[in-house]
Parts: sequence; C-alpha cells; structure tokens
Amino acid sequence: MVLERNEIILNRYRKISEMRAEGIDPFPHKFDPTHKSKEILDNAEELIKSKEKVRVAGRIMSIRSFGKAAFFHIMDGVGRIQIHIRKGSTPDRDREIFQRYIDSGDIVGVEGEVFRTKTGEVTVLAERLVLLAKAVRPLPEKWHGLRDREIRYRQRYVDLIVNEDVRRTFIQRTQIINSMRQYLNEKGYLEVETPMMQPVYGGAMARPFITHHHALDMTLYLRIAPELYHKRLVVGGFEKVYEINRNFRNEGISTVHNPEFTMLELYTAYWDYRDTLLLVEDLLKHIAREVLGTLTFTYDKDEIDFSGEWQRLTILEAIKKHTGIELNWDQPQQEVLRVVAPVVEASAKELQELTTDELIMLLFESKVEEQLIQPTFVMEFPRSLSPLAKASADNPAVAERFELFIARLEIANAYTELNDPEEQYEIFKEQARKRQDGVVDAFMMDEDYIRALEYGLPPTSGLGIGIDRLVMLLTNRQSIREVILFPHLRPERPEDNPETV
RNA sequence: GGGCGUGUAGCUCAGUCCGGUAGAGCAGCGGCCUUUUAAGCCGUUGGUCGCAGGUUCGAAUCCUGCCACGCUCACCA
Repeated sequence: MVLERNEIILNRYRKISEMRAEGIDPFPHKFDPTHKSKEILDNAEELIKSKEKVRVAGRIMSIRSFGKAAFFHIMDGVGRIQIHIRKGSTPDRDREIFQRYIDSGDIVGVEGEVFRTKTGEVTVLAERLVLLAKAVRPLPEKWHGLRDREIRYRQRYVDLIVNEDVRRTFIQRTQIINSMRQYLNEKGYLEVETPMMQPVYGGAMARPFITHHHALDMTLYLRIAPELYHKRLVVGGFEKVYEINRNFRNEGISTVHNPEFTMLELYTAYWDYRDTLLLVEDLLKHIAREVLGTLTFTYDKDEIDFSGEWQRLTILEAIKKHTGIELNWDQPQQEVLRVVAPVVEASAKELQELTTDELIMLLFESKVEEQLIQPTFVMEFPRSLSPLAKASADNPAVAERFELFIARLEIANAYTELNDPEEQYEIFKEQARKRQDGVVDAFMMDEDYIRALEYGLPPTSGLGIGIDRLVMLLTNRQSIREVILFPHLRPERPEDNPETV
C-alpha cells in the first residue's frame, strides 16, 4: 500500500479539516515573497539597519518551540533562513494557528523585520505567519536524514528536501549541461532534435525498446542512438550539429547503466577524429573549470587531473603498457588466443569462437580499462567492430576511432564517419545477415540512410559523450542512479505492474 | 540471469548467532518554558518484524519459496 495512513498522517488530515471549519485555508493560492533566503542573508546588514519588512516563503525544516516563542528554519529554492515568532511581535492569532496546526514540513510564508539573534544568526522576526501548504506526511529524521537508497530513488522529492548534497548534485548536473551547450553554441554548433521513435533503429549495437503506433498500425523503436539522423543532417548541409537527449537501450541495469540515459551526440563536417579529440579535451576542461572551478578533483579513491595534454594511446599500445602483452591486428586468431586465454576469465569454448579483433577487445576491456584512471584517449579500434566508422588512412584493419576513459569510466566515443555509400551498404547487408542468424543487437538495414550517403556526406567526424557518466565523474557519484532524478526501478508493489500478475 | 548482503515504528537503527509477551533515539501526542539551532525537562501513543508457507507448546529469531533494494559477476554506454 503506497498511501498508507498512520497516526501522524491521520492527525494532520484532521488538522486540515479543523482549519477549514475555522475558515482558514490550508492551501491558499499565492504568496508574494520579496526575498529569497539567500538574498536576506547576503544583504543582512542593510536590511537590519533599514528595518525593511521582508517576505519569505519555504518549507519548515525544524522547530524549536517554547511557550510564547519559537524558532524554526524554512528552506526555499536557494537555502535556509531562521524565522522567529514571539508574543508581542507576532499576532496572537498567527501564533495560535502555528501552535495548533502548523508542523515541521509545512510550507509557510512570513513577513517581518530582519534581526540578529544572541548567537548572531540572521533571522526574520515574523509579524505575519501564514500557512501556504499543509504537509500531511512527516519529514525523515532530522539528523540521520533519509538514508534508505530505495526510498531516496523512489521518493526523490523527499530526498531533495532533506539531503542537501543530492540537491547540489542535480544542480551541478544542469550546470554541466548548460556549460556544454554554451560552449558548443559559441563554437557555432546547431542544436537539433531528431526522432526518439524510429521505424528503423541504428547507430549503436543494442537491443531496443519496441512500441506500437496504433493509428498507423506500425512497430516503432525507441532510439538507441540518434547517429544516423545526425549524419542525414550533415548531408543536408548542417555542418555542425549536436543534440543532448535521451537514448533507450533494452539491456542490463547497473551502477553505470540506466535503460534511458542522456547522450551528447555531435557531428562536424570536414573534420576527422583527431579534430574531435581536440574538441573533447577542450570541452571537458572548459566544463570542469566552469562548474568545479578546478582541473583536479577526486573521484572515489582517485585524484583526477585534467590539466596538461591528455594521454593518447592506441589500443595495442594501451594493452602493452598495462599488461605487457604485445599484439597485432593481423595476427592469426589461434596465436592471439594462446596469449589472451590465460589472462581473461572466459571458457576455452567461448574464446575459440572469437575473432582476432574480438579477442584483442576482450583483453582490453577486461584488463586495461580498469587501469585507465587519468584521462586517456584510446585510439584505433578494429574496423570490424566499428561498422559506421571509416577505416584508417594508414591501416585498413583499424577504424579512425577513439574512446575516452577517465576514472575507469568510458566517457566518450568518437570516429571519422564512414561516408562511402557502397561500403556502408555492404556492412549493413552483412549486419542484416547476422540479424537473421539471431544476433539481436546487429544493425537493421537502413536503406534511406544509404540513400542519404549517396547524395554525399562530406568528410565528417562524430562524437558521443555519456552525460550521466560525465556527471558521475564530476560530482563524484559512484552510481548512475545518483545522477538521474528518477532512475528506473521495479514497480513498488508487484500488483502495480499488470504484466507480473 | 548467477553470487553475496539488506528488509523490525513516519525516519535512523538495536534485537536474529543461542526460539519464550517487540526495543532505543528522533518525529508525533499531552504538559512546563519569550534567544533556540540535534533546544531542554516531565509524561505518553505508535509495529501485519518485506510477503507466503513450514518446523515448534511457542518464531522477528530456525527451514523453504517468493518480492524489493544494494554490492558484485555476466551483457552493455
């Protein structure tokens, strides 16, 4: 039962009906504050001197009540301020209503002069106190607060009321995105919106969510990536585009995966992946400076340093550096297998089925990623595993692609886009065959995308940055659920989800 | 999906090993109190012990199944 009624709640509902019987509106329509809490604190000296009457509103967080006086703090959108009521200054009627009907958690408005208490705290002496909204549910305990992760995620509204750092994290999330937008807008990028519901999905290897359009009687997929639409836009002549929006992937949930997550997707005509690399480094340094005010910060147990030029390594170099193993893309599978098998945890049978490229990537993912603490650009991914990327001008086995790792997190993925329609068509056909063989995350054939490429996609480089992970990194949060306001959870009660009954 | 852990009052937690009438603090309620800030003092209400079965004279405690959450492994970004 979500709407359980305990004694406290019933009692407060009773207060509401008693107030109504007395002609007091427990939910009045508006209040006109003259100041935010912070403005009063920032301008305290002048306000005290001028005896100006201020009005503030907010939620009562804790009450210290005496017989004929009381102190309490209210919290508004920007902070907290102490309110004082006392006989002689506050009308008897307002004090009586406070005494009888107002509880911690209620939202109130006050009007009065600013003064400083004996202990020096800037406080508003209420000459008027009105209830603006009655809270019937009690706030969590005042100094342990709300700890239970499940309740914090399910009832984020409570989490935000009582946990200041949670509030700060989500403000920082917005600042990070704002800073990113501002940077990109200033560089001449055009922010675009592309379909979330797609008849053909693509741009990544992932299982989609499937939905249905009734009027058109057609299957639609929630997008797993906007990539193919962005490149259509570059074909159309938008040379610098980006989008910061949600992707949906029907896959596992973990501390770094939520079924819906936010990506920056960005394309620049006439660039290759090296140009994008420089942009990424500059962009992230800019955000860190602007939002954190520093290029060095802590993530979990590590000190992350954004200053200086970030390390660039090819995958093969990274493997050699962090495992001592020397490999080449053109080595026979059996040879690579012999070297990789002893160091990765996988059955011989599983490994036998992997290609050279897949074995090398497996080694990288299981042994190297976990060692990439400081910002590291890992360059040159196998072409066979990068079906939308262009082959390297120097080595046809690898694609012009990099991923950026910071604090073991994969933050960015970028490449020089494959713009040869014929080559892309062949890759799609190969992927389509894999789908027929039951590979669920292989690409769907997208003939319209090929048609777009046939009109000519200029040399272009594209980028994806996982915003949630970037926010985790910059706010030092170890779970993606700490940076998504309403993360996906199972239904609170099994009967809430008809599928499971 | 596998492994480990957690679930007791509105909140934060004891109690479970070793079965014997369910506890504390905060919040609430009733008092006293006109400068408190974890206000104080006196008194007091509040519980399907996650759910369902089982063992037992007796289960929060032992057993089985299920549910949710956390961590972790696998998959993925």
